[in-house]
Amino acid sequence: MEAFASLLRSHSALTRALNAQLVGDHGLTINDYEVMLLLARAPERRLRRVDLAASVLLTASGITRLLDGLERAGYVNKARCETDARVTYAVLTDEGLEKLREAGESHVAGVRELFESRFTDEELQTLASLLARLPAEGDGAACSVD
Amino acid sequence: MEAFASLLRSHSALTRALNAQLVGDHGLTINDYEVMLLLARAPERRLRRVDLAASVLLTASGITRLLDGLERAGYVNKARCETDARVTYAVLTDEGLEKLREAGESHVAGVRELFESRFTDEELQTLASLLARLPAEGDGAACSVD
DNA sequence: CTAAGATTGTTGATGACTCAAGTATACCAG
DNA sequence: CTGGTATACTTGAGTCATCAACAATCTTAG
Repeated sequence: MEAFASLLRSHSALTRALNAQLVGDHGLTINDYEVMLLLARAPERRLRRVDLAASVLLTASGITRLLDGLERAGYVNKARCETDARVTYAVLTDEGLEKLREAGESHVAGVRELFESRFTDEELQTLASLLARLPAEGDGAACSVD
Repeated sequence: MEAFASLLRSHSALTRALNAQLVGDHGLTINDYEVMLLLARAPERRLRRVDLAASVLLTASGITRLLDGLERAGYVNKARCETDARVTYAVLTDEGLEKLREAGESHVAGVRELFESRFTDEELQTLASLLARLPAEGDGAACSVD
């Protein structure tokens, strides 16, 4: 129970700080950042909204709105899928990739400072492996994109 | 970096599930619950809004709004402080205490199921002590109520 | 081909928080 | 007592996410 409370508190404090930094310096939320990161790593820099939603742990409509913002900013574009007219891809633009690199630097620095620097490598591994055991999201919808 | 990502994901999944359960079954958010719990444990079942805010990691205005809701539901009351007219106490009502007990059961069960059951006691301790090292909230404003 | 059902995505209403600004009170120096 | 500053709290406006309802498309079965 203590551990759970710690998780709650530490997460809040951490994301609050990092989010504030990201928003302040680059106008991106943590989720914006994560989405752009996923897109950058995806083949052809594009993903379906559904897959994005599952990865970032947002609902479908959350993703729609998030991508609305990124589109307006010019960081992503829509693209139709040729084989399935229901799906709309989100594609990271060059501008978006640029932005991601820019924001990435300070974000990573922030994570290091607020998070990683407080632990040894070994502890980080322990933490990662323990946390990995937690539920990924209700069901096992983890057959993602690779 | 992996560890950090794990923290993000696991927290989201976890609080989402628990919050949904709490809201669904009892109409309370996790923060509502935490606030009521703090009040229940406080001397005379009352606390200043400021202290509440610090404990739950919300802003002052967040607390105002949260308490608005709890007041409307009849779970807390306001009380003036006799020695300092600026402060308004939040006091847990009997009804609130009752509600807390009720909600507590299923919430604790949920935490056990989704969180604690996945670890050994030792791991929980490890986790708690590691997480405790993370920033508590920007500064060390931890001189609370006791 | 048509009807039923599942999947993808969007939209409207709502809720929970934040920040910035404002009010009221307290405390401290002169 | 007066003025300045800090503290406690509230309010207005905006953001980010949710859910529920909906439209469009795909799939499967008769």
